[in-house]
Amino acid sequence: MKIATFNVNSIKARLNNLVHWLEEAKPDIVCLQELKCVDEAFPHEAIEALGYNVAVHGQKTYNGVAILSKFPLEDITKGLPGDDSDEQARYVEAVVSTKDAVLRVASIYLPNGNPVDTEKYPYKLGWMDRLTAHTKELLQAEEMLVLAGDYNVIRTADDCYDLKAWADDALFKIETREKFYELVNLGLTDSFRACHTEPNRYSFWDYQRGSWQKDNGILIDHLLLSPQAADRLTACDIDKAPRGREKPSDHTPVWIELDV
DNA sequence: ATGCCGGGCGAAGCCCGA
Repeated sequence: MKIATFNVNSIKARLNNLVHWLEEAKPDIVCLQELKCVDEAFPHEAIEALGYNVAVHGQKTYNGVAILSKFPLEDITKGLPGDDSDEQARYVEAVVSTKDAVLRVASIYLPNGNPVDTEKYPYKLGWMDRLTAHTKELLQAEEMLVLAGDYNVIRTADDCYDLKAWADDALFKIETREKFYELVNLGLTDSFRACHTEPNRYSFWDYQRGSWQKDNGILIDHLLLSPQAADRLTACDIDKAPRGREKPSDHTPVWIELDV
């Protein structure tokens, strides 16, 4: 089973690019972020025509996440538990059932947090605390769990082209990375690092400054696995093709293969 | 090099992303 995460930076602007990639990569499950549309505006017809069931948690203009699945989706949770006043659509979770397996999947759009001297940074850190608390609950079920998305976290210096450019950024600040390690240290497996040791593999390149052409990227899209899912992990990689095409997102998909 | 793209909103510039 192939599971991917892709921050599309507007599902409306990215529909052709996304459909092209779905047809060629044929993922079974896809976690999307930054839809930038309300539920009613999601292009259900185009996606369902490719054989996907859809769970959407949208929002006007900003954020918005979805899960696409070739298998049925059940028990859909919209929004990250832990703060009823949080209106940002950054989390959707669902149970995927195949004929001989059940796994829980979440699509995550973790807050960016910049500028760090505004309320945006504590919101990010608080959101990460809520994600850790919720994950702790989910892990008690001892089931296959995949937490996939745009974490807006550069885990180590290996994951960025120029540390100087990011040292004090909300994506790399030590407080951010500590929260990320706290989450992973619940017992999750970081898929990409479980399969690769080489540095300078990226999932995001800024639209500006010729970042794509110069390969000035960062790796911030991650798939974290419960032990039960990690036991089935056979591959993880980054698919750079969509980033090089017409009207690309600034992110490109990262995918895993699970022996399920 | 904290705004050089690109998207949304809405009809022009401004907010936002990472």
